[in-house]
Amino acid sequence: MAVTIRDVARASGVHISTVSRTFSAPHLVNPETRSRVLATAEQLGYRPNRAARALITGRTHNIGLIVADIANPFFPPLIKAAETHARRRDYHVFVADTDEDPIVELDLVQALAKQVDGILLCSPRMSDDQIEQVRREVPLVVVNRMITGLPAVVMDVGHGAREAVRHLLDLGHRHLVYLAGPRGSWTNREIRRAAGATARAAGADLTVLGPNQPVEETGAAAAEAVLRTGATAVLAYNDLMAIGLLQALQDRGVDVPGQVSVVGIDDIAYSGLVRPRLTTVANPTAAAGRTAVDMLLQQGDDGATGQVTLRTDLIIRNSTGPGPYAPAVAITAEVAAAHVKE
Amino acid sequence: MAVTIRDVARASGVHISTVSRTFSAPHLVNPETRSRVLATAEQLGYRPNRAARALITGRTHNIGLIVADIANPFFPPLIKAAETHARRRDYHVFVADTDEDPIVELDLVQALAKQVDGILLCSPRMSDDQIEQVRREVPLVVVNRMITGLPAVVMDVGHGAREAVRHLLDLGHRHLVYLAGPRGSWTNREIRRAAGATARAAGADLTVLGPNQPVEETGAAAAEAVLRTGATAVLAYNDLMAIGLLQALQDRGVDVPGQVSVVGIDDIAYSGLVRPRLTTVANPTAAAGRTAVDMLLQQGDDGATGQVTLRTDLIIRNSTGPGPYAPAVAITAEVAAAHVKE
DNA sequence: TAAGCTGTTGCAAACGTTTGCCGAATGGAG
DNA sequence: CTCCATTCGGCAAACGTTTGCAACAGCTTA
Repeated sequence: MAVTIRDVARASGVHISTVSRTFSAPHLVNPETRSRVLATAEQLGYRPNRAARALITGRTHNIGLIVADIANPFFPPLIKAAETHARRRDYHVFVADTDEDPIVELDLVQALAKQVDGILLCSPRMSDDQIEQVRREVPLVVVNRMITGLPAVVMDVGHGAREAVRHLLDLGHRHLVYLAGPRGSWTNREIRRAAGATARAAGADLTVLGPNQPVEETGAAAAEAVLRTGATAVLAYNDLMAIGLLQALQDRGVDVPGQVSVVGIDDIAYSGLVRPRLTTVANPTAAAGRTAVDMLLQQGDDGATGQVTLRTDLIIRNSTGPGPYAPAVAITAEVAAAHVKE
Repeated sequence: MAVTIRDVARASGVHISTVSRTFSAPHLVNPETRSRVLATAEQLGYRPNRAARALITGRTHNIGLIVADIANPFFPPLIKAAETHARRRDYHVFVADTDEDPIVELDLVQALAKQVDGILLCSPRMSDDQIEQVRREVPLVVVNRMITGLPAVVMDVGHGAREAVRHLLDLGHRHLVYLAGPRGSWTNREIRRAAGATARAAGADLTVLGPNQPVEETGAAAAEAVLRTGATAVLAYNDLMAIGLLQALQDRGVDVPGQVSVVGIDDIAYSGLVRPRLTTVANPTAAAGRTAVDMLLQQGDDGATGQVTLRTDLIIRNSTGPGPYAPAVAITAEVAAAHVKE
């Protein structure tokens, strides 16, 4: 049915190898012949069969993109950026969703391995060992997790968490809660460590609640527990949980940020739409997607295994306010600054 | 490098065709032989090369999923459902984003055509003619657009729009605005027609504002124009625009739903998170994704070109309230019902 | 004028599978 | 004991490409 290289060869009176070269090594064919071949190819509607090409060259011009949950608003901007960037480099992208399940994740990587030139593993939940192992089957770039010896692009969540905690301390909060993310998440460990260290250094308390699935519902469900700790400020693993918490607190008549301050992480599209607008740590997800694609495609050339860390920024909106130990002067300035940003 | 069927054959002392049959036609090989082959395959870590298989069978076991904008929260649930469903049927999914550009869309379909067994075209912006044309190159299922003779799955937005308008009329609104979506959108035409007819039948006014890009910003930007019309209720093309409008109105000190009622369409994850919670028409996007995959995969068997319409439901939350012509009794009941749903 | 280069093309093997065909072995029926 | 049917496995062609090698023509160089 489909028109092949052979049809083009016959129609333009040359050997199939000449047609092949017209597309994959144009400088090796006489300009005159080339244009003739191109013309008939165009006319016949010929398109090279990538599968056949892959079979012999070993390069599929496909990449795999594996994420924990496509519907988690953190990922779509990353997927979009990666796909667009890959396509610009003539690569197509398989997208797959593991539903936060490490077993599915492993299956998926292995199923995809033969069909792609490399895989972008986003926020993987597998063990380091498993990742090391699949790495031998297919080139990998890990996103949002740092494993020694493996190419990775991560957001500097440690920095973000420190900034967030410092912001809360500056506002006069002395008892904080970290509403933790899922077990097995590198990001979660980083945040926890950074937040804990920063709070401790300032002589403040930090209570960790979790682990939790990183969705709105668990944030809402944690409201009760948060209140019981007596803390006046909460840092959540991500915006989804922060938003869930925010609303559950309001439903209980707790004023945010009057009685409790809430900070999220990610700056998903909707964190600016809830009321109060959410103070959060912005993650450059689109840049991460592009960078990861670049790293993956370069990996073929040399064996370089760089690890790139992307800057994060605290965005102060309206879900954070003065705490019980607020130094009157400093606070008003701080709050004013926050309102300006809005 | 990679372990092939030949390695397995050698290691288990059979011909490659026997190995092949062990995987693709198990009933043709002696159980004893089969288990021996499976054992060595397992041990060697053999995985069939899908590209090679595709070359000879003509079936790639891949499908393409083309959407206008991955980052538009309407799509991720659809993508997720389609991917999961496809994988359960042993298919992998290419996802691509056209950025609402019909030219990119056409390119993409043609580039993907050879690599997939079929394509899901979601909310396409191409002309009917172009779609008809590519249809001859690759099996297609169109989502969110109805084209005669083409397999399609659409949401019954007409029904949703009618329900929404009736809800507003029941509440006592007599002057409505339809905040329109993008040019070239089939959905947009359907809503507009249904809403217009329903309003007219009840002797109410419906002013159309648009077309607009289907994003939050245009919703916000339309606030001024909406107020100028003097309308007391707005139906928006989608939740994104409705939310943008909602917030812009509140920023201007307009009470929602006290002064103006707002209804969205789609029921994206965040429409329940804004305050007031958004009354909206729920679209079964996940079901649409699954159905579309099923239709695509069945298409190979027969040439059936069904067109499936999925039910939509009005979800009454808190962004709609009594209008100027509200019959006192009916309203209180209605509003009470709305609050219960919350 | 012979030798050697350069540019262009054809030839054929190879990539990893599937599958129609054929032959060998087995076993039951007559 | 022969015949036939059935089951199993091997052989080889085919899928649509790429690519090393060789052939040839037309030059240049000595």
